[in-house]
Amino acid sequence: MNKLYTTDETSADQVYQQLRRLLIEGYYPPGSRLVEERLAQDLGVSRTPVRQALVRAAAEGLVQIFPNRGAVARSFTVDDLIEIYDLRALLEGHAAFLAAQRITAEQIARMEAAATALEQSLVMTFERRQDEVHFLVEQNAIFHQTIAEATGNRRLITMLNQIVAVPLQFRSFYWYQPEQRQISNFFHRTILNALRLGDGERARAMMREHIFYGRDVLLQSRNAEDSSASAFREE
Amino acid sequence: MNKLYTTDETSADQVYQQLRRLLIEGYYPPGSRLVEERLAQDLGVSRTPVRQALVRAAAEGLVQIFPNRGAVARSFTVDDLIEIYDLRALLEGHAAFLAAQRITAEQIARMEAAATALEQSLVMTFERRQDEVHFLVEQNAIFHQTIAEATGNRRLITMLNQIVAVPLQFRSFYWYQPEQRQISNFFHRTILNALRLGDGERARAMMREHIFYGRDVLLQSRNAEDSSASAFREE
DNA sequence: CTCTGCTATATTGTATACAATCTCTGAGAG
DNA sequence: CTCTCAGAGATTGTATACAATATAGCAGAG
Repeated sequence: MNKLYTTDETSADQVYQQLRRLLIEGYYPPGSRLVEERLAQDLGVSRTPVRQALVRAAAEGLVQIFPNRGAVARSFTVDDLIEIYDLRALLEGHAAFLAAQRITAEQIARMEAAATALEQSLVMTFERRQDEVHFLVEQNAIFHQTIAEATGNRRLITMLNQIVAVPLQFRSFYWYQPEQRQISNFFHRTILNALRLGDGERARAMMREHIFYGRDVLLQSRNAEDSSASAFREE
Repeated sequence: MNKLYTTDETSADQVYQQLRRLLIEGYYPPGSRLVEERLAQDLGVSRTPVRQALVRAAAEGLVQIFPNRGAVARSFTVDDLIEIYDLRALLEGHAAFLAAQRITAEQIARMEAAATALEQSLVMTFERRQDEVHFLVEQNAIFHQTIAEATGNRRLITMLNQIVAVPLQFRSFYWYQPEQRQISNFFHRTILNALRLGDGERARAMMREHIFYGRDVLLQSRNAEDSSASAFREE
């Protein structure tokens, strides 16, 4: 219907993008039921494209579909998160290794811009805290996605997109802590250096540390909160 | 692998399983158009479940969907195969590493049975060549899937299932060559040893070699055939 | 009061109708 | 002879109708 953003896709595609965003941003919290009719009304389409989007999201692991019983926004246990970060370290480490051999000047520049933005944001002020988090998440995504892109391995890119699709809720607090952010920024610079020098092994090692660091911050904060109830319900 | 996990109650699921099999077995060769109406008639259902199966297969990379222009059985270029084997080495190597710490006696026994079956098949005779290939592919799958299962990382299992989904056509000739099969069998035994000893690094290294060896056999045979036409059409 | 089983309701799964889009063919202009 | 473009046919995309299934609530037996 809306032809303004004419990268024009089918409406099933748009629904999928929307759904993905809503899930990742926590609008439909983990564990909540995703009733097709309701989604359809929310998004202004019929159930048909909604179903397709759900099937796709299920293939990606964002939702679970139980036959005859509907779809549920996937919830992430601590074990899930450990699994995911383990695979991220493996895949992104490998991506960094490959990228070191092939990355272009343009791609390095893009990553540098993102790294700089993340650094400067430490001394910027945002209207709302939410805006800040959004900005940080976006710049961070650019940094990581560019590495994936630089590998030239399309399957790797797809896989990374899948594995990274974890609701913000599980990682947003990370971006609230200046100390951790400084360390992340340092990792970014180190990785960039290694890529610029074409040192794949170093890029891999630093990327792995970067990701494990993020994982540990995440898990520690969960321990700190401790309240078993909140976001980590199993099922 | 059957009635215990019967999630395939819905017909869309069955269609998906069927479609996947047909694609992998080469019944719909790479590059061929997958017209929904035709698939629906072939499988005795309406277009609705067919569409869902196609969406799912596309998410998995087995088919490509072009908006308003339909689905096509994905074709694999030489570069695709190199990408795939690269990722397989990474993921299966990692799986072997993880499995070394957790694998159970039952799982080892299952792998051993598969390895033995593959060895004995060298001196067996089959009615039809096709039966033999099917048998070999199946036993080989058991060997590799058991390792994935032993990691306990469900996402890793999913990813391996996806990456391994390459039409038989691209790997079947591998199983026709006794020499290569002997070497593969040797790798299997070496991997089993490493797993039994809990030596993750060795398991990883051997698994990687095993997979790279398979890749090289594949690529060499493509070169030997040489005829650029046959199966490797780009698009 | 609890448990079992039945019915009403909500929701999913599938088929079909129709709209949107693409592709192919051929006629006519140049 | 080549190119453009119109229109018919083929196919995809979406909405809706209906069937199958699950869930919740209530009635009645014990």
